[in-house]
Amino acid sequence: MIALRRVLRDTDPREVHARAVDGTAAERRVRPMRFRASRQAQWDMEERSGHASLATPPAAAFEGWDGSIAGARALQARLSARVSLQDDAASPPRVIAGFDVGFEDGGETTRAAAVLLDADSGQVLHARIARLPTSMPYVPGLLSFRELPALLEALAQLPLRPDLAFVDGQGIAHPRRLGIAAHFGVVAGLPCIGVAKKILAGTPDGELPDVRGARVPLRHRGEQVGWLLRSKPRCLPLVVSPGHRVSMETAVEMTMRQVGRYRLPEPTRQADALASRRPGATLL
DNA sequence: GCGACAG
DNA sequence: ATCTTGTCGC
Repeated sequence: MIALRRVLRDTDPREVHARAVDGTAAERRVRPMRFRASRQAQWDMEERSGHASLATPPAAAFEGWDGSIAGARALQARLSARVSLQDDAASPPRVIAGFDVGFEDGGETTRAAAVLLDADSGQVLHARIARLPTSMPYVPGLLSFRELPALLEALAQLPLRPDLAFVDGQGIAHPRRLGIAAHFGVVAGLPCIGVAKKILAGTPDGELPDVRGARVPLRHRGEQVGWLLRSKPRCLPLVVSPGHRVSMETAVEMTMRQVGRYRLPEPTRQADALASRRPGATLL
């Protein structure tokens, strides 16, 4: 944490971001960022108290991380070895969960939503929201370092653990096979599936028919890392990939099974509504 | 070196 | 992700 904090403090955040993303070409087309103020406020707070306090993520999630961008990537490579693609979930799962993250105060606060539903009826059983000060900028490929702490906090607030969790983002369909859903699954020890709206890494293996339920493998460096799933006709396909303790096949099956009349499966749709404060949310 | 890049 | 109005299609 210290190293990254120094890097961010001693350099213009926009430069750090550009360098982290691709190192060269992007250095010239720096993108606007709005978390400079929030970072500054946090540093001030941390320096007064002498430690990172709330910004410190659960130890197990980032154990061994030196706080650097390179260190984050190295940790992902290490943790990805712990991902299991063996179907482990209670079959059929009775209680499933949806997780998503949103931001407040122009990005200063990270808000995570966790929703528990009955796998069969789709009935919302419980819903919780957790808030933590934002501690990381968004860096493609390192999303979990920004959103995982809040997600784990929301999970901790649930009255019971789900048999299967759906997380907004990639599972193993990631450059180092550790998208936020896989990171979350490994750290929490939960069967988990990643449901993203866009591809991060990989290429669709063929054309995707515009028919509900149609799917095509997503492959990266010669291996299948997930699927492109047409959850609804005339809608952009979802990017589904196993996160942890779920097989490639089960990942799509379970996801499609939870899709109702909307594009997103019910668990993530509910979590999305809560996290982004959109109507249609059920708070219990 | 260039372009792509979850939320 | 977030900032925002209208608009096309089922």
